[in-house]
This record gives sequence, structure tokens and C-alpha cells, in this order.
Amino acid sequence: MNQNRGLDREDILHAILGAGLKPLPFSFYSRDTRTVACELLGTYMVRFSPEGTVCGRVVETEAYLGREDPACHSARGPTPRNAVMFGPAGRAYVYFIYGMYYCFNVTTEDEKTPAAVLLRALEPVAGIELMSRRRGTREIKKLCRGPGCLAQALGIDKEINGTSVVDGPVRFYPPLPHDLPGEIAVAPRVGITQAADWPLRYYLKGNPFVSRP
DNA sequence: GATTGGATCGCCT
DNA sequence: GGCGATCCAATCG
Repeated sequence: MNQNRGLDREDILHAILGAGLKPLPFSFYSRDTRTVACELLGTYMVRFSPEGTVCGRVVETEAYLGREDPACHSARGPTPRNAVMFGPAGRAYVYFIYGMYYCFNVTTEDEKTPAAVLLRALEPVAGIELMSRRRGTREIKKLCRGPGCLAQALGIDKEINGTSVVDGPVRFYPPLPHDLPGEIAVAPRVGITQAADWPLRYYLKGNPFVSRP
């Protein structure tokens, strides 16, 4: 992990923002959803808020393919909730679930394909104090493990829905050279009943911050 | 207007 | 492995 990367956790955010690195552009997201889900692994998800900036390295994602995917919220047509997926790529799709959690997705492809990638787990990188406060735990491994926990640690709620991930309050930055993602594992998605065996979950093999290794 | 069940989590045994 | 918390969107009438 970090001790082998030559940079301390908190330094990585400075390396990203201080070096003037640009967020991944809209063209990154307007591609095949599975490709985006894979290539988001190893990127840095950064949340800017009045309370501070926090950052985590993406280690686990899931692809939701659109109308032909029964598990995707867009499969049965547009509704107020899923409207963002029917818009352009590179927007946050945030929804409320189980009466107490939010899930964060980023839209992919184009207006004709209402698809998205769910962010399931991060390796905490910077803003550990703020994330710990939001989560009510100091255990780093539990800060961003699972989509509900991740959203809570980043202070994400329905206000984030529809915002741009290129110039909005949540953005993604490319992997750093010292920190390129290794081998990717593929598995069925978690917690769904429709299309339960479709292998659309992606995670970094062996990474201890993955929610379900 | 009412009902149902969910892309979860944490605590219990 | 099981279950309760707790809300709202979607569906049905």
C-alpha cells in the first residue's frame, strides 16, 4: 500500500491538485460502460466541500448497462429518479436507498444509452479526519468500504445528483505513475435479484479495501 | 391513496 | 448467517 508508493497518503492529494493534474474529461465517460468501470479502478475520486477536501483511490466498481440490463434503474424507462442516466455522460447519478444510505454513480455512454457505473469502494487517501467524522469510525478500512459508506464518508447526498464529475463537487483524476492499478478481478454484482449472475463487478485483486473480495 | 421492496449497513447470535 | 432500521420511488388501483 502506501508505504511502498513513495508518498504519504495526504501527500498524494497535493501531488494531484498541486501538479495541476486535470480531471478525467467527458470523453472518458462517453464510452462503453464496462470499459469505464474497469478504467475507473486506480483513479482518484476527490470530493470538494465547504468542510474540506477528501480523496480516495477507486478499488471497486459495478457496471449498469441501461435498458437491456434488468438490474439497472433505467431498464423500465425514464422516471424522475433515474432522469440523469438518460442525459449525457460524466454526471453524478445519486439515489437514496434503504431509508438511510445514498449510492453514487457516474453516467456513461450517451443520451440513447441510460447507463452508469456504481462506485463501491475506495482506499482512503486524504482527508481521513473528515471522513472519520462523517462515518463515526476511525477504522480506515471501514471508511469507504461499500457504496453507502463511501457516500457517507464523502458527504454525498441528493444535492450531488446531476452535477458534473469534470468540474463539479466530485471529480476523478487519473492514476499516478507510482500507483498504477494491478490485476483486475471480475465478479457478479452485489445485492441485486435481477441479472444476479452477470459478471459486471470489477475490483483490484488483493486490495484490502474492496467490500467483498 | 396504499402497498411493497430495495445497487445497504451494523449489530446480533 | 439473520435481521432491523427507516424512507421513498415505483407500481397498482
